[in-house]
Amino acid sequence: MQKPPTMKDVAKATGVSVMTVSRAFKQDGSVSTDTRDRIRQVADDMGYVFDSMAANLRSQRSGFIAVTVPTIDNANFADTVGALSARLETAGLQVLLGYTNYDIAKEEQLVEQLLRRRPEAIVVTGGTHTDRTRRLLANAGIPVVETWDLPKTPIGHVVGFSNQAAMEAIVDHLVAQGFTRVGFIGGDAENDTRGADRRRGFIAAMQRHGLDATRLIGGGLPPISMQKGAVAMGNLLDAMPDAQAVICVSDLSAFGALTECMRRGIAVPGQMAIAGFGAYEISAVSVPTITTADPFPRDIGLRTADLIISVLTDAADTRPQQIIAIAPKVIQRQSTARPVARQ
Amino acid sequence: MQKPPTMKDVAKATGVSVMTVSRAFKQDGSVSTDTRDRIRQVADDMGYVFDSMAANLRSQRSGFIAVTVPTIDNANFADTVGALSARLETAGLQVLLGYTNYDIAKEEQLVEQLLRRRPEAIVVTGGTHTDRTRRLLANAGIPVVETWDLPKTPIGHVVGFSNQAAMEAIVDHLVAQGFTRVGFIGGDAENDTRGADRRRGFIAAMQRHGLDATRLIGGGLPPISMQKGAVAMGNLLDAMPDAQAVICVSDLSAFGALTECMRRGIAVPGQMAIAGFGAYEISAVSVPTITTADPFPRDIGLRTADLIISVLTDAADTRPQQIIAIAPKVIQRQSTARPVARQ
DNA sequence: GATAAGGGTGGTAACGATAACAGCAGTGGT
DNA sequence: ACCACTGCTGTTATCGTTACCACCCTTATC
Repeated sequence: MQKPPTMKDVAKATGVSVMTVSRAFKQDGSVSTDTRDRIRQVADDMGYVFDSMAANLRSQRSGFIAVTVPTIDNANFADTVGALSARLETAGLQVLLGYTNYDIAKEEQLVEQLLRRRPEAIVVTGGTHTDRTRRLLANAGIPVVETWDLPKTPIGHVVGFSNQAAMEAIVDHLVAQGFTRVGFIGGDAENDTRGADRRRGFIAAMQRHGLDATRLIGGGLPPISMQKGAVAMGNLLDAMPDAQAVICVSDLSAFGALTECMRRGIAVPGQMAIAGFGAYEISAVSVPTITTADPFPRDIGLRTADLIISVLTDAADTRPQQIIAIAPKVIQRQSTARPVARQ
Repeated sequence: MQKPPTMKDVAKATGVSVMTVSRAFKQDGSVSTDTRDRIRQVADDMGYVFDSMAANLRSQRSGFIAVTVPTIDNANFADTVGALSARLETAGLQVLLGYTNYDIAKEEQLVEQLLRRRPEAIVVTGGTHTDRTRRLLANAGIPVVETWDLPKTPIGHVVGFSNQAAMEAIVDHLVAQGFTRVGFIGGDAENDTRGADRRRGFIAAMQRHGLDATRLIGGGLPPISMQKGAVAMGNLLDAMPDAQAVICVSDLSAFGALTECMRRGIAVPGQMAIAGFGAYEISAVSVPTITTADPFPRDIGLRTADLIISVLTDAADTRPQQIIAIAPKVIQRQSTARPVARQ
């Protein structure tokens, strides 16, 4: 078992210079079609595999885009990452993924580690970071994109939406439907900054409508699963039996809440209204379908990719920062239908 | 804006050699604690970021583990990837992820691209590949792990289970419950090789029990979503009104099927039994809960990571291939309860 | 007092590719 | 006949780090 062949070996075997072999392996290379085909044939026979590491070092281009997400075990983030990866692939860029586990300290460590790989741009989820993370990102010398949020003081580019505003829109919808005693099920921790923003949106909107904004139920640490949603709904029903409606931090917990109502024989809609967040597939399929807000996760991924490609390729594009605001859309479904008059 | 600092700059600023700086950035490095701290301090102040690309090239170790999955938009694969990444991280290894989109031709292209990054091992989902993919993997000179399957002729290591056997176990359970007219909802395409294996398992087990194995309903191209499951269930109910039970290729389609029954007023269980596959959260939370088989996706990830770490670190571990078989477990739930006597 | 052992440090030469430039034909315009 | 230009190929010098070896100095050992 000898060492794997290099360009040098391929060059020797083909009778050309290393430089010509190099050119045969890039698309733009000015090599005669004849020579290129011959080189690739020989290379393939030898089992030669191009070494990106060496190419990256010399050319100072890694082809990597670093991306951090809280977790991949969440359909929303998975959608964003999936769309982002697919679109970036068309530009020959490869996603380098890291998980923060909803922890900004972990994020700092992760960002530091990812930057060592010399990505050409970096995408982070959320707009809340440690000071050191902000400094690392700002000084990295590459485009930075914050997503899934609309930070007050962005580090660089932004592709996101206001979690608070989106939640306020859901509250407005419920109030318009005639509900006044509305609860909120969300995560306890401040770790999940987007979840905390949504809770703030709930409180702000309720107060704006002059309604009681204290029906808050904690669902535990993120991610807030279906199971946790069911448990939280049980707690809400026990503690606040007068509630007419409940908004959940995500569709997953909303569905869990719905199942708890089904088990207790509480009609949804009718006796209880439920709304979620995120436009997960479950909310469109469940019986009843669940009212939600769609933040268009795939669009976030696609537009982030487009932004990166544009910034990296258009030398002319020197705009220091772009703020791309996505407008989440409230999708009104069966679970928040106006209750038949009762009591 | 000048070029970012290198070790050379840090060395100059600290008054030591580049070699010493290099040692200060690795854990084993034999440097006095004093010098190390000083170097790291200076480096941090200068905004120096270690360059892995150069280190990788020189040391011929990338720290990458290449992984291919059909898609990340699937909780099962996301679980495996999440667990795999987390465990590998403890060994300083980073996952490099690619998506095949359930297409073995895309997989070939992806494997070729990933190998250029010089990963230290490669993990692929499934045991069905193109000839060229097999050759590329076999000649890569690194450990290869096939997962989520139990291939007849493995390329290297395997951490997986038999999709066919797992499905047979579900059929056995339904038959034991007294069902004889059982349908199967799965994907049409052979692209999803695991789905096809499950269908084969269904047919084999039904025939073994001397039962009719022709109640097959196509659910379209993978991934087979909740929505597709609902549509397929509608088709099954229309075309085969005598069916007593249905097994779906995944819990997602099973839940979709359940919702279709709810909409049509068909009692589950009672008038119809439904089973899924994959132990997704939905099947534990829905009302009724759905019978499924758990292939332990997180375990697949963890054991794959352990296998890789062991093979890469133990020079003594020269076992050419290890076959780690996971035994999926049938989880009996409400949706396949024995029907009350009727008709 | 000589020798060995080992912690700490420095010098040099790669790792495998590409940037940059040079060169050398052949072609076309004037 | 001259020049400019295009198309293809080769030479040289790196990219930023680490492997490898050499070396110094201190301390332990006989």
